[in-house]
Amino acid sequence: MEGSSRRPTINDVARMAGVSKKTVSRVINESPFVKEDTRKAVQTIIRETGYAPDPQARGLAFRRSFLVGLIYDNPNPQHTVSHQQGLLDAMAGSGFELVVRPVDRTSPRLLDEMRVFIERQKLFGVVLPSPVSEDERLAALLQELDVRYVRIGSVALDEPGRMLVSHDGKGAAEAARHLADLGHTRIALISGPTSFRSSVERRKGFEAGLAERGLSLDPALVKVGGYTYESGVGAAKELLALKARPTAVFCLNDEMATGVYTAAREAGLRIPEDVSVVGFDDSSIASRLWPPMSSVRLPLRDMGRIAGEMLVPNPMRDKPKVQPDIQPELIVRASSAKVG
Amino acid sequence: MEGSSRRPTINDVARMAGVSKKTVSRVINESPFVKEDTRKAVQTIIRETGYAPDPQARGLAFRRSFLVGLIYDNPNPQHTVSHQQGLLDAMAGSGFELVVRPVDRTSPRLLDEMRVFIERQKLFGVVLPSPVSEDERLAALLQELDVRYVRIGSVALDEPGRMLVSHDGKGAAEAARHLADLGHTRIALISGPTSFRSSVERRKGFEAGLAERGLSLDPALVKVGGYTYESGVGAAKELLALKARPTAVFCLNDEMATGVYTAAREAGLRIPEDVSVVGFDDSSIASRLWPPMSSVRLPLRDMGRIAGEMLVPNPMRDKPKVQPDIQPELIVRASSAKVG
DNA sequence: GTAAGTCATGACACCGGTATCAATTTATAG
DNA sequence: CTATAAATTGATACCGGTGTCATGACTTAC
Repeated sequence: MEGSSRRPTINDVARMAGVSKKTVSRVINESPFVKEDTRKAVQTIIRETGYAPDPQARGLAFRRSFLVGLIYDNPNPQHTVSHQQGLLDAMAGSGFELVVRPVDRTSPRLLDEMRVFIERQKLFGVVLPSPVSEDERLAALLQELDVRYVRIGSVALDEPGRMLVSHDGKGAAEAARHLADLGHTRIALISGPTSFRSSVERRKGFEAGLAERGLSLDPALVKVGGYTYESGVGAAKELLALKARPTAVFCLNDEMATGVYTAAREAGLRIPEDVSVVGFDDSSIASRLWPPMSSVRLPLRDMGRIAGEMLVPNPMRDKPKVQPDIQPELIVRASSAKVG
Repeated sequence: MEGSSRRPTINDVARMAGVSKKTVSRVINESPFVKEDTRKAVQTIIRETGYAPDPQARGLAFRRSFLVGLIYDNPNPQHTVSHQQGLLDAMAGSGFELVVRPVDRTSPRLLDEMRVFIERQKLFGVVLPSPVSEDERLAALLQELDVRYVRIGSVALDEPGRMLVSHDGKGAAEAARHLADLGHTRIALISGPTSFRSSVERRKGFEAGLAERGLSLDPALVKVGGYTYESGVGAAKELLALKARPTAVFCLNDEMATGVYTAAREAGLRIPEDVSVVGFDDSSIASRLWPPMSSVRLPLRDMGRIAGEMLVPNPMRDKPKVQPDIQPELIVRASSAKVG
């Protein structure tokens, strides 16, 4: 509602404050070499005019932008949206903006596209959720381009400041112990694609958890799914048709676990009386299914937030630099019960 | 892998092509005032060097950016993610990037924040899904700032080029006719908050559909929910406890409809034998519930894509300008059956 | 063959910031 | 009180593009 129809520039501020634009620039960038009086005078003008520096001009001079990229290729949009929310939580008020960029991680042109994207946009930083976070060529490219990044994944593939580890294996182990403690011994596993590191880690953790209880995975009770509902239905159908039917099924994500519900219903089996089911992700569907499904919860939004905090400096926040460890947690609901 | 460790600039291209940078600029911007030979020579150099203009520098000179903003405040992340995907589909290869920006539409500072966001980033355009699309003050601000925008909503609030209408009412009417044709007469409605235009439109459409079949909505069978699962459970509990229990429940979104499943199970009622359920959105959970739920599908991703096509010029595509009409579609599954 | 008009191009300023380095002011030491 | 060092400040170039306008080359008209 000011008279001027155009936002003030650094020149306007400089003129009004009676200093050079460079001094205004120093104030903006919190240079220590500005006299206190001058600083205050300039800040007053900035406040009065509502001046805010132009990120393009600033970026041009700084040779970087104030954009953070979220590069993802996740079959599960729920993951993306949760990570994204957390990231935005951390970035709110920081002056940085989030640019989202879905990719096809199997594309042969992936690296070229990423190079162009990052170089042209001069990204300040990049967040890579799994499974893109598992691509070492991409990480190497980011290092070559000297871009900050945070990889979010189930296992430490990089130095701590650049890697946020979700310890999926621990959650899977917890699920294994849970089922074992309920008395199950014939426990099936519906795995994800082995090309996903998360799938490998979860399986390893699950087997470790079983081993703790003196159990081991029967290869006949292991099916590889595609992390999709349909693949879950298919795998479960096979498992539930076995003569020596498993009394419990652990699925490496909730989508496939939901498929087990469907297959069980179609086979006339009750959950959990005839077969216990435990999923992974604790996506919103888990608690809405009937019976509500036990699932390993990953704090996806928190992970996004922490990744954001690792990446961007945010004056609105001054958390200690200690990374709270990301720990999965088994949420026990009604889909897992004592065997029998 | 080139010798130079720095991306070529327009100056490099100009020097190598033996022309001025202004001429290179003309080639980039497809000016007609460049001799064919010159254009080819420059384009060859551009191709050989892999030159691409710096969006920041370009934006600074153009006084705008190549960023499109997605401004949303949706209680349902599923909606956001679908719209976002569609938008990104349309923008792929266009040279524009998508900046996502969640907001609190009830915040008193919303307009100020949006003004700063849009002015500072000099956004090329903005997409507003509902319910932010329903805020007329925001639309007025965008017009004042002379920013292109597309509002996505259930009813035409703006001129066609700026508004993408999803005709939610038609979908709700289809659901009404569907239930009426199955013989239901005691049909309950679980509405969303009346502050959501979508909720009002869906209800209006539903009543219109009932009227077509000579039915009307019994006020005793109308509950207002909050578009959440929990509110759906609560509303359904009340409805299913009525002496004159409804034989069918239409919910204005799937979240609440899922709540009806839970309430029905807890009340010992079978779907669809004792009560039919129809939802709205056809979110992924609809087909995974048991029995699979009938629901009105909104082509959210398509809507995002069309919004993107309306907003950004994309050389990779040259669709006719005719907007395919967005029509909701009732997906009939197993949760709705003949009364009795 | 020359005047006038069109086409193609480039020189230079500018978009709104920051970096460099010299100039000026202030503080400290002798 | 003066010499020297340290703290402030600003002039100017530059980041990588585009806008404006003048200039030179080439046509077309007479």
